[in-house]
Amino acid sequence: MKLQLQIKMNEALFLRNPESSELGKNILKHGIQLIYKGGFEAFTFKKLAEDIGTTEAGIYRYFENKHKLLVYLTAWYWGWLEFQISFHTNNIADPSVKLKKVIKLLATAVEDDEQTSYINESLLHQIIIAEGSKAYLTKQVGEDNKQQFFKPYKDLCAVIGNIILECSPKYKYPKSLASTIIEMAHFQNFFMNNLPSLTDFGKTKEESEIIAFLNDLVFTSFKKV
Amino acid sequence: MKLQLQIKMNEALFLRNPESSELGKNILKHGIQLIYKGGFEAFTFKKLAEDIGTTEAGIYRYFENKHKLLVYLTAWYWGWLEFQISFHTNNIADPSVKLKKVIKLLATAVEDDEQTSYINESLLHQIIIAEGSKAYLTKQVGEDNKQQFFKPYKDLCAVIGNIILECSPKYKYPKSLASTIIEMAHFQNFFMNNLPSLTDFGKTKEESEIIAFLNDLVFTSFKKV
DNA sequence: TTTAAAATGATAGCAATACTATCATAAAAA
DNA sequence: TTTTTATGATAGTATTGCTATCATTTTAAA
Repeated sequence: MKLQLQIKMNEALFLRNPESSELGKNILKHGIQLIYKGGFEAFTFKKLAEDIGTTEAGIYRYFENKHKLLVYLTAWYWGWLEFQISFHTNNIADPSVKLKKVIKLLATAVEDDEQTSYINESLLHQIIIAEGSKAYLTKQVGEDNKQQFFKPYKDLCAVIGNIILECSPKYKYPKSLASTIIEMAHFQNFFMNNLPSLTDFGKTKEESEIIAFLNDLVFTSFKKV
Repeated sequence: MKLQLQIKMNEALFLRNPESSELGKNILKHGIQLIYKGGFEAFTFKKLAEDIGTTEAGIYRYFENKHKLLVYLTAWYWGWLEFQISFHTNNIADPSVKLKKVIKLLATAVEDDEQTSYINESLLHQIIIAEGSKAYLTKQVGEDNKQQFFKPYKDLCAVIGNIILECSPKYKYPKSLASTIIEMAHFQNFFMNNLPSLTDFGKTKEESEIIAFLNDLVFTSFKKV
């Protein structure tokens, strides 16, 4: 038996559901590859169309513009990650163990899990690190938020915030600490590889060090002052 | 006596020094206003030229492209902030008091200090919050880094890292904690105002709460585990 | 003060980007 | 088997992101 993981996506993110056709899946697949290779700024629907072997107009039938595609990919990623977390922390009773698992999942380069052939989770993870914040660091963030585009991110943040509260019921900043962990899992990784002097991991460039840093940051926060 | 604060800028950031002429200063001044109003994506040299009353070609004589202008502005900001920090923490002996002051300076909306008429520090601070990461979240980050474009950021991070070490000589992640404070001072602010459920400050939207969160995060980290 | 150098303004132009529209054809569903 | 729906092919347009040229003004050196 092979079960297919389907993440329910916000319909306002696309014009035609990319998961409903071969062309759509190709847009996601090659879109991820192209953004990964050349970065989001250099990415255009024209190049994507050439890559797939279709036309620019063809892509525009699925996504209004490249910003929507990026938001789609980030939303998919956060949804997928929340599933990974709920899957891997299932049956763990101790909230501290759970939180450590979460930090590990956030900071670890994922391997492409083959569940969804058209999404390479490993490349997508790299895209989220380098381009993820651009999904919300825009003037339209308010509009986009009204349309619930960031719900998967917020949901994930809420889940982690709740685990934090389980660990330390009196801790005052569970949501801010959650968003800090999420962002720093990615930023420290980007810094480590690109601006190493902003981190303490420039020598080894080991993800395990980021995990150790975040664990230290989080678990000392639970001590009474 | 009115002393003029001059921040020494990396010469590779511009083609002609914008601080050396009226037009150059106007590029900085109106550039800040335009990016602040419309966001970096919508910002073009054409619009900037119209705003100033010059031509597109005129702007290109100063900056190669809008990315360089953004990097210039962020570099200026980090340089300015490092000066603010060294000024306001001067003569403070207690490193904890110093670090608290730093956190406050990082997280507080600055008022335009009139030192530099062509740079509105208050608007610039808002730009750094919303657009700052875009200066380095690019494919050219390696190239830009080689040219030392991010030196002011790294220097600031080193300064804060050293204060952290003064507070807690055995703390293992001074640089990562420093970059975490810097980034989070800005991100929590952006989240608070735009995606409030990612923070615990959505109700009040008070900077003082971000400061309290960061203080808690940092000073609990210094406890022995 | 004259003269040379440097900075600006005005205009043109060009390749790429970010779309929209139209129509024919192919594939899928009724 | 018709009818809807999706795709491919082609065209076109406004804006963006530049570069080039030349006349004019401002500044600085001789």
